[in-house]
Amino acid sequence: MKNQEIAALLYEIADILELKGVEWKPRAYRKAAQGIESLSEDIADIYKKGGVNALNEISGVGEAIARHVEEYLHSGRVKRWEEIKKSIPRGLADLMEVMGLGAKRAMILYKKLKIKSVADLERALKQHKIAKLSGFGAKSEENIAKGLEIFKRGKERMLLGDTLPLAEEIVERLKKFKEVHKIAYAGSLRRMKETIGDIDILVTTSKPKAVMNFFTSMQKVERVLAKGITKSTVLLRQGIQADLRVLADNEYGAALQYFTGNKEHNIKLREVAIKKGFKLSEYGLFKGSRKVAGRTEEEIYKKLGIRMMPPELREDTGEIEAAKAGKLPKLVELKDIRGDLHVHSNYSDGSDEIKKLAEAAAKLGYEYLALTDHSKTRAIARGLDEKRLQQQWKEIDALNKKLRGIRILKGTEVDILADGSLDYSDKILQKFDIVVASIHSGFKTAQRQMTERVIKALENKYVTIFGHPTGRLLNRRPAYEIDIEAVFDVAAEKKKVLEVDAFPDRLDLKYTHIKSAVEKGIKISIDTDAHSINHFAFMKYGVAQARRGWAEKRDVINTLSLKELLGYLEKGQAKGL
DNA sequence: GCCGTTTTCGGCCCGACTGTTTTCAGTCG
Repeated sequence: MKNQEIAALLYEIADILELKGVEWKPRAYRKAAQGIESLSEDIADIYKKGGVNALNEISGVGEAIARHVEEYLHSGRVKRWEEIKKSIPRGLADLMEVMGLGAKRAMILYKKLKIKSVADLERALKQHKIAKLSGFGAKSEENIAKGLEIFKRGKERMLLGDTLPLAEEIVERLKKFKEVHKIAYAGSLRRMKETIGDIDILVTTSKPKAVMNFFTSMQKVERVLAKGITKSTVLLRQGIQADLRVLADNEYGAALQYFTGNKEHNIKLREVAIKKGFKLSEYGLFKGSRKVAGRTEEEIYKKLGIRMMPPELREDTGEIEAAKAGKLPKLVELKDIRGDLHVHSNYSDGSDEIKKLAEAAAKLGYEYLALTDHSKTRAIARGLDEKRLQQQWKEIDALNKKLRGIRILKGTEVDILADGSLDYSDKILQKFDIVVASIHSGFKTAQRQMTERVIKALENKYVTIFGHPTGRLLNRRPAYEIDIEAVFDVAAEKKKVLEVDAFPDRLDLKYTHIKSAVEKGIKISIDTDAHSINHFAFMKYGVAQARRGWAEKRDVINTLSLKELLGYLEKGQAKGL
């Protein structure tokens, strides 16, 4: 899939144009990059189907960029972009990534000191050349040095699953202050994005100084980057920044709104405000100089004539238009989940016994739990051969007789082999209640072959769920090459369920894909892929991604009661027969 | 370069902070 590749190029062009002092175009290029980035369909397929006109339809992409993208898809290069890139030394764009340096000052460094890479910058800093430049000073030099240190440490974003518990702990500790009145985390964390750049916490308090002192002296703090009465920034030992902002009561809602929506959502909302004769900022909604809303998020959205939507939707993917039209989805919630359909026991690579897993699931209020241990080829994960399957089924039957309130379903996570066949024969597959089919090998297979492989697997009538459909591991491994829309079409036709794997380093499908699948009427199953009872807690991350993908309760099969689910499974499979 | 229930031309989100300046440009979120 070339989407990410093209988006990255557009961002790069935007940076270069900005360095050159070109006005407005950087913004246009970035908007186009965002539009392409958030596509769920392969841009090459879009072009194949609709040509340059279809490219033009992509949000932020106009005539010129559409033609450039066309050129890129044909030849792998764009003449105009290469000219732009050549106009400035490679590596100069990296400088803007260093905190404290933007386009203007990076250009001054280049012109005055011939700095054209991060390495050059480091050298100049050591020789204290920067402080001597006009417009700079000792303080600037120090800040750039700090920025460089953070840059070198790597700008990888942290997983939602690591960040959320951290933020919740900080919020809990601050809550213990009786002078803290309202408190919440905002930002991408509140939107439950799969990875998080930094933690934003908002408070209202009568004792800002004491709260700030507490915040900046927590044990987790490695370094204080800024400390003021309204805002402090710290670097946590985990390598992520956390901001604390102190707000007045009547601006808390406005700030929460402002710091929650992504940039595009906020810009669009401000445009709505302007059209209605208001001005919206993080301090409130204003008519002239009079504040008309700000205490709560609800009143701001209401005054703008827009239904308030859950934070997970605030990504400017159509939620503002839907809210205006009163057509917001009623999103699935964690409490709707009645069971988990992808769980490993110590029969394969899980660490807990079936009984322990079942009891833990019952404690969560689940009605069912599908044991889906690995199939025989996954030797490294102690995949089950036919003999050990018989043994496991016997144990499940016995437990089902004994346990109250929870039903253990016989399942498998069967490997999709290189040729698209499955790792068990149909004779065995038909005995399972649930068959999750997944790819665990041959990640480098070419797109066409991979797509055919998966489609062949989904055409097997005994397959219920396609597990972690893109195979990505966040921060570690990209998704494999696959024509996901073609797979969706087959899933829709064959009534196959797509998994939303809630394991924090997977979160696969990702939200844009979920949205596209749900629009096609495909059902999803939100599963934890648990390998121990502790992993059941990951369900909330999967639900969050489903919500980000506009999924409603009726789109998710594990919101069904046990009875409904069994009925659904029978019907679903009967259709394939 | 993009876009249009104000516009096919003329706009393009808003405010704070910082450091360097003598009134503000650059950067950030």
